[in-house]
Amino acid sequence: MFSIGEFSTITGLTVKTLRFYQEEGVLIPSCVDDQTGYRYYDAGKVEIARVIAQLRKLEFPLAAIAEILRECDDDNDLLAQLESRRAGIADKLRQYKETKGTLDQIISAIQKTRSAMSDASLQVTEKTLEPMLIAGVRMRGKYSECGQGFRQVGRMFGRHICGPPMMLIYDTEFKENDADFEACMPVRKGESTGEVQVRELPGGRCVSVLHKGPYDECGRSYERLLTFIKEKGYETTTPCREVYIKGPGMIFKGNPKNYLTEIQMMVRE
Amino acid sequence: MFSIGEFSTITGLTVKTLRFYQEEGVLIPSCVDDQTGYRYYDAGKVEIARVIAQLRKLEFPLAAIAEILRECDDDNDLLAQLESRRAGIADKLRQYKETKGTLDQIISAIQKTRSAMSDASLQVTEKTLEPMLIAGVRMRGKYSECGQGFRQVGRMFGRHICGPPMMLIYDTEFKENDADFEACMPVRKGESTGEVQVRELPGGRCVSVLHKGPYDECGRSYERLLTFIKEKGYETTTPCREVYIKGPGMIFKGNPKNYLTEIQMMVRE
DNA sequence: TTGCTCCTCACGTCACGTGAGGTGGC
DNA sequence: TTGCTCCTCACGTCACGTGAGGTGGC
Repeated sequence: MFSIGEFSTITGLTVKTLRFYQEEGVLIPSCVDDQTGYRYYDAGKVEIARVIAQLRKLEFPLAAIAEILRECDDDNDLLAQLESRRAGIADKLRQYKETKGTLDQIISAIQKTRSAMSDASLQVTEKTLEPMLIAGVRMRGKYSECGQGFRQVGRMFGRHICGPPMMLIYDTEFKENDADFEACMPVRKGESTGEVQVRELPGGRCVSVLHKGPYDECGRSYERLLTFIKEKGYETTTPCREVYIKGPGMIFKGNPKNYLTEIQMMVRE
Repeated sequence: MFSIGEFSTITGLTVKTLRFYQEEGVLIPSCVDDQTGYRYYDAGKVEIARVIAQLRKLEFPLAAIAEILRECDDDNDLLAQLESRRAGIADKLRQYKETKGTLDQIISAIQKTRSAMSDASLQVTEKTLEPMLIAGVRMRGKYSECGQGFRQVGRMFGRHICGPPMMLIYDTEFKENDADFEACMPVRKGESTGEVQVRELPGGRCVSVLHKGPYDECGRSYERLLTFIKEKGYETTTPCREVYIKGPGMIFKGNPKNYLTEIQMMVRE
């Protein structure tokens, strides 16, 4: 016969746990001294404790364990319960994989934003863009409705997105209601499905400027950009591109004063 | 301003949850009627509720959320917390993968046992065994110590085990203390490491019998087997094999009366 | 009056852990 | 006496859910 402390050492279960198991009726001491209340366990209980510990590792609830101990004495009797347990675990696995995926995306988005912010110059610059694969939805309406397009692309290509969202603007003037634009995101790969088209966005020479602040103040940056283009005598082609380097985050909207948008106009060489 | 019921419909949080969030200080109603105690939420609270729901999905504890809401207003501020959350989730993922692995093994062991039991004939039979890859430990001592060998192999080759454990007996007589035997399991693949050797166990012609019952009654089955072999005039070779088709399970020991062991003796052709 | 929405308060969930205060035998 | 092991009892954890009993306005 072992005292509760000795039995705890043998089984690796804490004394508190052993007392609790008695209360729950899963592991009853072999005898209890009615003078002192001391619990004593005999050698046979070690095996039962092992079974309980095993089942707890598999996350069986204590009530289920109590029932199993009453009714089963062979692994074979447990098949159904084990299978339902497995299904439960598989469910949790799926769930955690999903949340980890979301976390990965949020984190990498933040990191990309950070590095982009750190080397941001607000000067008008000329550069050459590489062609890139994009997934996009062509839309008509208000520019502010672009977010719906981003959500649509996000839902379909979640894992394959590899850069910040962009709006391609096909009008050559500002339109309030019937604007013609495309909500798109760079992707690593993917197939067109329904409204979302996957295609290569051509590269080329462009003039760009970083706009810092809320979207409705973009006009100022367009002015600087167009002034520069006129001075140089360049000829532009549509679509014009707005790259949302830092906009509302996935969790917080953030302060629009800190939004960062790159406006790119393609020019003929 | 929305009543708690309306706000619940908008945000997808239950009324009970909203009241609880107030108590915890994470989402305070915009005003509370001091006559009726009715809570009212304005449109700005919708955004906060969204943030809370998002963070809860990522399994942030409420206390952490309360702090985040007090101190952050940009995803960027959250990077460190998100990363530690990701580490936590990754941990749980690992854990669940492991338990799922264990469950898979237990379940497939039970299923194999079942099918083996269902077509078990207790007659002495002759058959041809295919060669198989095994991982085993050669041991000296009592046959009953074989279990330690199985555990050793199990720890090292867990995932690659593809059949029931076997004992190879190199003695030609029963030895109580200084027996020479090998605890081994069929594996799909693997490399020898330390005491555990991986090698091919040759196939060939054999005479076998199924023994039902506790191990210490194997003598009876050996008797039948050897009688048969003598009658036929066969010549046997070592090692003799005991295949533990059904023995103690991974959870319950089960009743030894139902143990099923196949005894195989290889014969020269 | 009935039905509806809202309220508070107390308790339950799950598997223990914490901590206070006390006992019995060496 | 001190130190050790054991005991009981009450409360805490975490994010809510359940349910009883009641209110106020249409």
